[in-house]
Amino acid sequence: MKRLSEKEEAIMQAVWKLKKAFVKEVRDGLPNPKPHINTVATMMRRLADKGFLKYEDFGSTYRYAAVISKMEYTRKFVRPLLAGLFGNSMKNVVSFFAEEDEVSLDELKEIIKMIEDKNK
Amino acid sequence: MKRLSEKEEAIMQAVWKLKKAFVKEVRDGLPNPKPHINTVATMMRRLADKGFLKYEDFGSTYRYAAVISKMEYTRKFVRPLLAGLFGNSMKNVVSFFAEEDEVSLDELKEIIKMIEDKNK
DNA sequence: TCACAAAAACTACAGTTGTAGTTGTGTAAT
DNA sequence: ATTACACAACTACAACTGTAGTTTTTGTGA
Repeated sequence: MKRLSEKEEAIMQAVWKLKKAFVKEVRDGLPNPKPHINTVATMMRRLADKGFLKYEDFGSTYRYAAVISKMEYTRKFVRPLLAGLFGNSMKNVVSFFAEEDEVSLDELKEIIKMIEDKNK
Repeated sequence: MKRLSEKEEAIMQAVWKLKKAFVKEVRDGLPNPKPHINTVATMMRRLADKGFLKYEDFGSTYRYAAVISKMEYTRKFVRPLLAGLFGNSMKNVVSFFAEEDEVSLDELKEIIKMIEDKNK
């Protein structure tokens, strides 16, 4: 299992959102310009071969679902990516996005409060 | 310009660290098992073709440097990746890593202080 | 200046990714 | 039953990625 490409990731995004999904539904959930339906089918089959998706028989067709959750994927593949980029420090990651104004101070404070509450 | 693959990213990491680097130096900076020197050379040439690296003549050889900084790369490619994964909210990203204990409360507080100081 | 080493340049190739046409098959509608 | 549709299955293929061998160039030391 390795990192997903951009297109693969887009497909996984759609599956994660739908929880259980047919190829057509996944394609509908993709951003424009949407690829050919067979393209989506092929990529989903390959994602299944690679262990990212599983499927169940559903009458004459398959219904797919993710094997790995979005959070697991993030832990396994996105976290190391960030770690590599930010010298293995998640603190640096957060600082970066905070300094870039992607997260406001108020939001950071909310997060702190949220975690403190949870730890009570 | 599109997202880097894992191996490409490893090479860019090495270049970012070295600022200016010869192929051999980049290879030395790569984690084990190190690829063949020609492999590194090929990938660096391709990265140059794709606009990620530039090079200057340096006697009989080339010295490479990144065209795009690590921060720019992060902004352009990693941010959208995270946004996609976390419903376009960087706050969710930070919460996630905070809840996963990748960033401590103290560190979050440090970050807040750091930004407040900067804004003075 | 000649041999040698180092590096670039060129070449090759298998595996992966993104794309979609073609063929086969079950299902529903007439 | 026959046809039409939807979808899976199969097939093909170009571009890209990862890998490294071979050939050529060039600077350097004997």
